[in-house]
Amino acid sequence: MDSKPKPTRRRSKRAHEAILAATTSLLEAKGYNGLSIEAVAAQAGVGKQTIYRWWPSKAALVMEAYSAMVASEITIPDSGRLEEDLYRLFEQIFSRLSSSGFGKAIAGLLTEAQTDPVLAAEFLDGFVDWRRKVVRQLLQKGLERGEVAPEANLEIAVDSLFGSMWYRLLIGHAPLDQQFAKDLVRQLLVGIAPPSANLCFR
Amino acid sequence: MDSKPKPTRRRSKRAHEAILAATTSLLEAKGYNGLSIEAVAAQAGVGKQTIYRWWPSKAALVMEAYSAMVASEITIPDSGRLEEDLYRLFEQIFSRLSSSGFGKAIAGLLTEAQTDPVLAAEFLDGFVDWRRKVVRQLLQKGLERGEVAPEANLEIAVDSLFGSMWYRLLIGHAPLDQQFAKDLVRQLLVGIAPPSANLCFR
Amino acid sequence: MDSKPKPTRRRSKRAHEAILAATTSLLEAKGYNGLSIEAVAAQAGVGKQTIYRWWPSKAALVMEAYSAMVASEITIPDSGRLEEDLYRLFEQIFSRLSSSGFGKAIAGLLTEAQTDPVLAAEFLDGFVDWRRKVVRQLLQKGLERGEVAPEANLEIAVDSLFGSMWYRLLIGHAPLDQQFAKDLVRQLLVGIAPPSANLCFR
Amino acid sequence: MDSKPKPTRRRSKRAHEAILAATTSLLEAKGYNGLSIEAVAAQAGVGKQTIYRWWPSKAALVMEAYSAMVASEITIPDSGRLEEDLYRLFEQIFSRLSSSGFGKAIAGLLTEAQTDPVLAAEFLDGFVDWRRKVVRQLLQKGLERGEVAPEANLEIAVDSLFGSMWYRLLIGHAPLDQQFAKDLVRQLLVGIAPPSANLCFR
DNA sequence: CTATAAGCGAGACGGTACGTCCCGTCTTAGA
DNA sequence: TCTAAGACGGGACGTACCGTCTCGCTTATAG
Repeated sequence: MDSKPKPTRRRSKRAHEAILAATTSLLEAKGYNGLSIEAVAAQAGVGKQTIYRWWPSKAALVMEAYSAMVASEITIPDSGRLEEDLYRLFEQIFSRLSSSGFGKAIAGLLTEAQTDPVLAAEFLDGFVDWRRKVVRQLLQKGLERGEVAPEANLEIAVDSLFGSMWYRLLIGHAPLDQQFAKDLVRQLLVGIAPPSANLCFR
Repeated sequence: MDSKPKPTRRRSKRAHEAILAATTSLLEAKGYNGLSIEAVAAQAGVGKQTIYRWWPSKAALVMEAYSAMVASEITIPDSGRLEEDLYRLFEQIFSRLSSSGFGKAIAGLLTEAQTDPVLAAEFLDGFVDWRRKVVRQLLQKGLERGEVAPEANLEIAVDSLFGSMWYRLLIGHAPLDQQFAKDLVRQLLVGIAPPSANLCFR
Repeated sequence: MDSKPKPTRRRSKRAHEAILAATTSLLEAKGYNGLSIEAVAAQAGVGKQTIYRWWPSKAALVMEAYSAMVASEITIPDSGRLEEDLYRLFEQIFSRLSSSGFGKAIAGLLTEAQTDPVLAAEFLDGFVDWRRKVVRQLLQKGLERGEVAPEANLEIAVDSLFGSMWYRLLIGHAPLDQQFAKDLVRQLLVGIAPPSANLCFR
Repeated sequence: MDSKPKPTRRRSKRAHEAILAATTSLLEAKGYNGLSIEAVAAQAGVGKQTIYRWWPSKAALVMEAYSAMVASEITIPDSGRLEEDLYRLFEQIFSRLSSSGFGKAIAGLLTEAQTDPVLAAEFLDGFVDWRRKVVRQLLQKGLERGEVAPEANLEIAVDSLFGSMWYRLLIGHAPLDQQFAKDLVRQLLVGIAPPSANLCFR
């Protein structure tokens, strides 16, 4: 019992791709707020209606344009050592994020997510949750192996890693490079207090 | 050498305050993108030109409307113990940030800062740098007291603290409460690895 | 050789008519300077862009709103007698001009035509030339019939007739009625000097 | 017994003249509608209030700026021959009118007079009535001398002369030169019908 | 092997807000 | 007290886009 009434003509692949391409290109040129559906349609050589038919909002359009890039081709490392795994993972993530335009897209989506709960949910889903889950699992494995202290707060550990990442991405005061990935992970593990002090606290 | 042309009629305090008040009120109601100069002028009972005369952009207006709130009345703690100091500091900062509207304002400014370098600089100046400096100094004092390991990367420590904060503020997946302040600081100091592991690494 | 780009959605008759109607109505109420595109759009229930799309200026809008009224339904008389013909013609013209709003429209257009050569040309074309030509032809026929002296300056005759008309229309010191039409034409033909004097001059 | 209570400071002659000068200069550059009080004040190096203090409206300002030019130095001819007198008079008037800027000023005033009865009255008073009276008196003298037929309509004669003048001034289709003055007056006197026809009519 | 209905490009439509210009009123400091 | 300066609340300008709505044309199945 297929509910499709009569699928005579289907979505045009050409238009679909042209729209996404125009979106990324314009977003990089004008920024999120400077991006207009009108301009996307013009640049893609497409009627506005064709965009409105398939995407409910500018945010949805931008999300789709960048989600491919985000999800693509991250291999989850499994070396058996937590520090190594985390480092390898963030090394990959950082290199993808540094590609131009991404920060503008993310920040724009974040803005609208502040007032649009639906978008917020989709944003969480597409850009946040999946990666948090991956990291949480790596930490869990580390815990099982005894590389993580039982009293450690894993949620906060996840926040520290991704928080630092977003912070540098959005503020731009320092680069998201390999060195940062290495030091960030290391410091998360060992803390900044000297060993002696550590012993005292515990 | 003073280039002031002549001090004739001066800026109206009444208008100035009404504009900032309308800005915060509307921003909380409609969000950053939904905030229009036109509406601010109308709600403040002011001509649009009066806004454009004193603020170059919506972003500048929002920055001023919130900067007061941000800078105001944070006492820099000095208990002699690093963990205590950091906790007290972030406890204060978190409580201010949780006030409604702030997240929307920040996210909006962040969006525009992605394409406007002038705004980016002002944003850094008004919302980021001062607080980073305060934390860096606390850490420095801790280092001198022997509460911080000499090989610790203080910049990354600062990033971890503020990064986690912004992350929760913008994504909203978990609250910015006292408990978080306490746990975040504690974990920064001791890391998540168990003591034995720590010793091994060093 | 046709340069039409493509006949997609066409101009809306409803909007077109509503705009012209609002224009005349507002012009009569507020005068030419008091007429704003904004108000026309509002009264016509139309977006401003719809006006700007089809008319380049307020003047063009007013011209179109009144040109219909001007050109419409003037029958060119041909009684075989010059005085009769001129009288019949101006009787018709006067009755149309007396309709309210017309003077305001004309004077406003005249103002802008003083600085806008394009408008000046269109104004000449739409409001002046056609009628001058009609009168010139009547005079020409009169000349052929011997009702006009060969040495008469026909251009000045045309100026006298229309000049007097505009003068009364704009200054408003005396009415544009049938009696004026009759006396104006008569005096143009015979002059104001007594017959004896006339003979002397010639 | 001077009734002035305390003549501490009086109207500044410097400002007054600078304002009128700026008015003419700007009116010629931008036209009547393009003339703004703001620009006049700026160009005259004068506060806006100084203009509003002494003139109730833009129209009043323009009237004063041009009235001097209009009234000035017209000698009323009295040669004893009507045709000569009228020709001499209009020759003078035409030469003054041809000066640049005057047409713009007049047309602008005419526009506003269509909706502002007070201005209309002042306009009549300043630009129309005085000259009509002069012409009417010349015609009256001609009548007494027998140069004008008793049945002639003098009002219409005045309308024809001034009407033709305004018409050419505003429409600009033909020049206001000496030849026109001569031919216009001549044709007013003798009409355009041939002598034989004239005799028939009377 | 069509027919036919969806998708398509184009772009006009009723709107909202932009950032600017100027209005006429007001406040201020100085001459 | 008048002046130059210019800030004030306000109205309109002409432009950019919004999201919706017709237009004809194109095209890929379902009959």
